[in-house]
Amino acid sequence: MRLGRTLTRRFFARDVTVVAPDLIGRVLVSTTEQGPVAVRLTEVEAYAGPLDPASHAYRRTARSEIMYGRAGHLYVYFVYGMHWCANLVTGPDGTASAVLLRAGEVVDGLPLAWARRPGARRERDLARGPAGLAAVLGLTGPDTGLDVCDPAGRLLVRAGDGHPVTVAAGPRVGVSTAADVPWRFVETGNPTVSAYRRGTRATRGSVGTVG
DNA sequence: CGTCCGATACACT
DNA sequence: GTGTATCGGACGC
Repeated sequence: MRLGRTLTRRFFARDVTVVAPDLIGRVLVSTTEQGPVAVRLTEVEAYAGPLDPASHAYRRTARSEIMYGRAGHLYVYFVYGMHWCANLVTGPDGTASAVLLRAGEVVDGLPLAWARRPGARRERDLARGPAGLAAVLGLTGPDTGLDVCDPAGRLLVRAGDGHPVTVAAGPRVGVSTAADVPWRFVETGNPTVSAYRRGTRATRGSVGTVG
């Protein structure tokens, strides 16, 4: 597929609720010594910094400090004792907001993607769910701080092929607070979108259409 | 398809 | 000490 231009810091510096749906259909390109892997995004979530109880930046700590920095930087965190999840810092400087990269379809580097996901059964599962997506791209904790706006960096975000994308919004997955806000954005009907799982204290919300 | 549940280690209180 | 922005397997429909 056509990858399009590399997205600039200006793209990421907009409000997180604008950036998040605009990331659907964009292509993440990871390049390591092992080779390239490219993933077209189909599912993301917005986390709105200190105003958002579900955000790691709700409190300013050592871990969340990266989110208080410039847009366009990577934040990778460790959860449940075994998984890594990747975020892109967005918004004007200091807003500490970020977009969690939840799912996508592998569009280049399939053999390497399979090697990084030995347990996967089907191709559509390779980057389905935030932990699988981070694994396919080879992203772990030490990658926190990567600047995706540096053309020489190991992770870039490209505009994609320009085909129109239908985006739906609904409640975020797995969060136990602020479960009512519709800040999960998915490509309608795409099979790589992960299953909805409500948080322990969350109640299910409705799904509407955006864009 | 859906629900239930354990694994596992770290950040934070 | 407590809770977690998850996953995959087991099971039932």
